[in-house]
Amino acid sequence: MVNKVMTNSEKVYEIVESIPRGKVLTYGILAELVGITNPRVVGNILHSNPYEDSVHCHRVVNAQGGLAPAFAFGGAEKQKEKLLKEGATFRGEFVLLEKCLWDVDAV
DNA sequence: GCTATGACCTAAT
DNA sequence: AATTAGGCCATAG
Repeated sequence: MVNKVMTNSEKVYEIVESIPRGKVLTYGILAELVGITNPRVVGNILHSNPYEDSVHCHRVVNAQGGLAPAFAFGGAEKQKEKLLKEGATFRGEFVLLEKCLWDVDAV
């Protein structure tokens, strides 16, 4: 069968674009969702961000629930403010994954 | 087509 | 507690 193969990156974009407001996802989970065994790829894919017009990379966080050490959105603090306005819950500089972790399996 | 790098994660030191 | 090392895969030059 010659099923059209969708690259994992495409899936990443799809998922990230599908992240609802006030929810966040971790690189590790996102990686597993797309079938990648390595979270680094997710970060790299998002770094390329060819869909920055639609993909909200700021809704993707690390396993700690915090943003990257040098997020290129204008500052992690700015990022926090944005997520806060979206309805996400933060604990200090880390988002409460227990509350804001997007349940992909539920969707 | 190959090499180098990377927005991560985990464990160990 | 912080830093180093290893692992692994995709994107870019």
